[in-house]
Amino acid sequence: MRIVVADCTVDYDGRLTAHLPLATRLVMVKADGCVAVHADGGAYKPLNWMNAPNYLTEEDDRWVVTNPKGETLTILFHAVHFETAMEMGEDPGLQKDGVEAELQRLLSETPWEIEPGLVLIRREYPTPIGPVDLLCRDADGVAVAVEIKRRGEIDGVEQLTRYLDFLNRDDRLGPVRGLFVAQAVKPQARTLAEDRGITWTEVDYDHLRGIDSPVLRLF
Amino acid sequence: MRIVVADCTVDYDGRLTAHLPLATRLVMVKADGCVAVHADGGAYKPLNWMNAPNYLTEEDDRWVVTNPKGETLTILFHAVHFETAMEMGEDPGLQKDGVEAELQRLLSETPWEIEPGLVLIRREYPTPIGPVDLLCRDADGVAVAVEIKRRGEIDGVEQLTRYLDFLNRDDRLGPVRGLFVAQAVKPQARTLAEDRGITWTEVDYDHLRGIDSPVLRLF
DNA sequence: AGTTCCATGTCGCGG
DNA sequence: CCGCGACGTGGAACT
Repeated sequence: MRIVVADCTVDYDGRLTAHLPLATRLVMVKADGCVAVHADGGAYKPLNWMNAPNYLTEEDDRWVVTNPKGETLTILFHAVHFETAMEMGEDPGLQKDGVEAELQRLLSETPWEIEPGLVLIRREYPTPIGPVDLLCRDADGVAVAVEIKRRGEIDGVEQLTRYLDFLNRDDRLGPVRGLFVAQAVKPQARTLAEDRGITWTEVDYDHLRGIDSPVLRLF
Repeated sequence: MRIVVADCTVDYDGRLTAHLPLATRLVMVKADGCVAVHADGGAYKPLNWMNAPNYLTEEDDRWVVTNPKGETLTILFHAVHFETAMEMGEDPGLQKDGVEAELQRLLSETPWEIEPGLVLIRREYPTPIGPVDLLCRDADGVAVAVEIKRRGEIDGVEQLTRYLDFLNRDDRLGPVRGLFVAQAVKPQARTLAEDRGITWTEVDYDHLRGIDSPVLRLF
């Protein structure tokens, strides 16, 4: 990794055109070739960047970074205050837990937590426009398409609506109703769901994790 | 800004739980207090971060960053290879050009470039669920709701559909048809639009900018 | 390679 | 502060 702190101007020309007036900034070049220009504030996102793969050409006081799509990032150095480079080696990478996939796994194992009497038919039930998270049958024997989101927003309701259009076109399953599940369902999503006859429910992630805990699994 | 290069492990506990095994990384602390942990690769995004506002507590070999939402980022330093700090001052900020707002402005001034004979009634025409980009009237006097996107994808068609539902509920405008405009309309979006009787068109941004140029404005 | 969908999305604007 | 939509979204998974 290479670090340069310098007074510079920066121009990006690609999907849009952007310009940074002269100021002191940090320029970071990583081993994979990606370049990022950071100001001393404004969250972790750089002001400007160019992801790998790209080509970096260095002239006296000017770097030009070009990528295969023809986008360019031009850094004009007026004064370099500090510069260093170091080897850092490979990174073993980030271990994550608690994302949507986990929520889907938990609910597929305890569908009754979504709605009493609900029974799983299949997880990731395929349709021509993508898989439905859970396909279930309710206490009355009616097929239920379940869409699971961490946050329940309007997009998720639209997605479920498209699935239901398809599922109700062929009659192998009989009529299919929709059930929208999230840790929190936004007011707009609630309204849209209700308007379309889609049921919505909120579930508690920590509660589900408790049910799934190794202690309870002993029984 | 403060830069530390060190062998460290990192744990994030918040919206999810994440762990970084021991490796050499760069830790950046900006003037606004935000903290970012970078590996030497993997694009501009840090492996872990904590945005401002937050509190940083430093013990011997451990930093704990806490934010008001109760999320924590814990960095355990095993060996510090390099450390520095510098003043960079305020950044004048990024000047952008070429985004959706600009496209909307250009098209509102030249609606005939969308479709011959099209005349603007109002920009940002209000509906209960948000403003329609452009409300126009076509050569036959029929009202046209125009949705403008930089990239024409399925979401935009859904959005326009919702507007049309509302506009066609009250009959002050008479029947309203939809027109979906983007620099490029994806195949799926085309299909969905056509299926719903919505016209779609692609426009060339550079061409529109040419029309809008100061030279032509002299006439 | 093209497409879809998730994300600790982030960011900015308006109510 | 929340809601909502754009973003140079980026990135991964899957076809």
